Amino acid sequence: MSGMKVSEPYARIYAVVKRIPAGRVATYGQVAALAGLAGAARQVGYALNATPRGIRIPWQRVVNAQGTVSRRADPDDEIRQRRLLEAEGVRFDPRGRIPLDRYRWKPRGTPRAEDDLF
DNA sequence: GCAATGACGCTCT
DNA sequence: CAGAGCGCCATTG
Repeated sequence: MSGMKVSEPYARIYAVVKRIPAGRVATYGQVAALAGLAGAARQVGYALNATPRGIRIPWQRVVNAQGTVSRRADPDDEIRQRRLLEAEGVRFDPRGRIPLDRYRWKPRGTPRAEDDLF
């Protein structure tokens, strides 16, 4: 076993990301809130970047609030993330954006904005 | 323990 | 609608 112990906040973040179904995406802020760390969106990205080797989580399903793949030090990772998502059926528009209205993950129990219209 | 870092978000221009 | 600026907060050196 690795001697690296994951901090509680990170463990909760990983737990939330693991729940995101294939073909859906969640924003950093959304994951933070669901992990009980509202306002700590940056830490989500930081945590994913520091994901220990060995544990596999669908990190590609986390995007920014604009529905785009966040800029990364290594541009190759941006391409890799986009391809993984497209392989799951997530469509990008011509400007490289994912329509969050359509692909955002809505956890069971979360009130939908559309329902307020009825 | 303080200062810098970072796969972010919201607001104002 | 795109870009710039400031705020946030856990982890690291």
